[in-house]
Amino acid sequence: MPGEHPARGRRSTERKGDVRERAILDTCEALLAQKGYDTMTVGDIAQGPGITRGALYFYFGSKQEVVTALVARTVEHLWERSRATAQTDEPREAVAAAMRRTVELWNEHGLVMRTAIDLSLTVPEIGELWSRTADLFTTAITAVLERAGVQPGTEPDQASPMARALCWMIERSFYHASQESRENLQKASSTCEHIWLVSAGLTD
Amino acid sequence: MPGEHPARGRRSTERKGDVRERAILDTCEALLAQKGYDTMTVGDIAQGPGITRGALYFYFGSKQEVVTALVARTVEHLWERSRATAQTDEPREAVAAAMRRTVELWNEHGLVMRTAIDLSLTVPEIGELWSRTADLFTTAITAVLERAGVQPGTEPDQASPMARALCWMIERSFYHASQESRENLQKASSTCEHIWLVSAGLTD
DNA sequence: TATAAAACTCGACGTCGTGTAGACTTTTTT
DNA sequence: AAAAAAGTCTACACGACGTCGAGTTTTATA
Repeated sequence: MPGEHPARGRRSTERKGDVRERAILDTCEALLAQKGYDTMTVGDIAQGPGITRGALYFYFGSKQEVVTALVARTVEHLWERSRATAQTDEPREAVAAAMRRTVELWNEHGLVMRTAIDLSLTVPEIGELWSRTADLFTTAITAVLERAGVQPGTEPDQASPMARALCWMIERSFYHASQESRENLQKASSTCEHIWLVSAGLTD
Repeated sequence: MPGEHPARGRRSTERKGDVRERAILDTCEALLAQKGYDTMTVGDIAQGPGITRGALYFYFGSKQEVVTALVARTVEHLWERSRATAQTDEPREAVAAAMRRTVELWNEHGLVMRTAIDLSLTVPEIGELWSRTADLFTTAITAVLERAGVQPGTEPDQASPMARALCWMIERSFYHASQESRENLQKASSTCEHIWLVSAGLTD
């Protein structure tokens, strides 16, 4: 995988390969939408940037590596966005804000997120990436629950495990809804938000 | 797929093929545990009953058909078990009973259920099977919620959508926990039960 | 019980997708 | 200007899938 650090300190002109690599990833994303992971062939991926299979193997060692890089690229974006989110003190508002952000994320990157989830089992690298992402969400939810008065701890009715379950609920609900329509995603979001609030004891 | 109706009315002695077919499915299940779906080859599956690949194709048209049949066999078992469950009137007890039953199901058939979920996207037949199963669970949860006083309806904070979200929460929590250990499955169950109760307004 | 039909099995074949090898061309560095 | 690195290609070998047609065994039937 060449180009590990694309532009460390605005160094050196952009290699031809850098733009190719990006083009490969873009094509991969497009194909994922059209044909799905297993139907899609590395020949297809190579056709995007207009190179041959052989040339593609210069950039990535395998089909799995290509999609792993794509997931990594997307997930990095998610993390960045998570860090850049302002923290609010009012739990009710924090929940609403988190759900808004999550809807945006799924609207933008639903496809890649779904394939990440699908391949988590078979491609360990992707599993690791996604598991880390889920942990991020879970700790965020935990924090909100605790600030809302839920007992901290690891017993089944305390914050950590509840947050984990809520995280899975959101993941799965959004996974399905984002396959259908933006409206359904919005509805699923409202439902999840409601359950989250109730679980936090924030029902009025 | 021969043997559509294994023994309609206790008719005719058992064909040699019937036992083979079962042996194939059993082998498939075992291999699924050892190597996983995509690593496993149809040659491997054929080795179980001690036949060749060619012979296997007499029974099933493809690798996908084999695993689809396996999922069908398992899912049928689930449905049967669901029908045979006594209905209780007390919501709190109904929830507890449902969770107990679900834990048993996942302890017994976790492997096949997980692969069913994994292949839902790529194998439409399996997707259909699992979607029907999820619907069964969802309507059951809906019924309990309504009996507990949750507003019936399809608005985000009413019974149907909430049940769907809870169903996904349970599916995903159990999917992960059943990969780890029986203890974790039990813990996940307790957490899900708690959230379900709170969502139903059954917190004391 | 003889024989026709069906159920079942096999090995060989064609196809497709993957990943590798080595020679060749272009770009960058010195 | 020449060496080194970066990028590209065609051809090949391998493995897995699914098909075919010819055989063998089992079951039904007369």
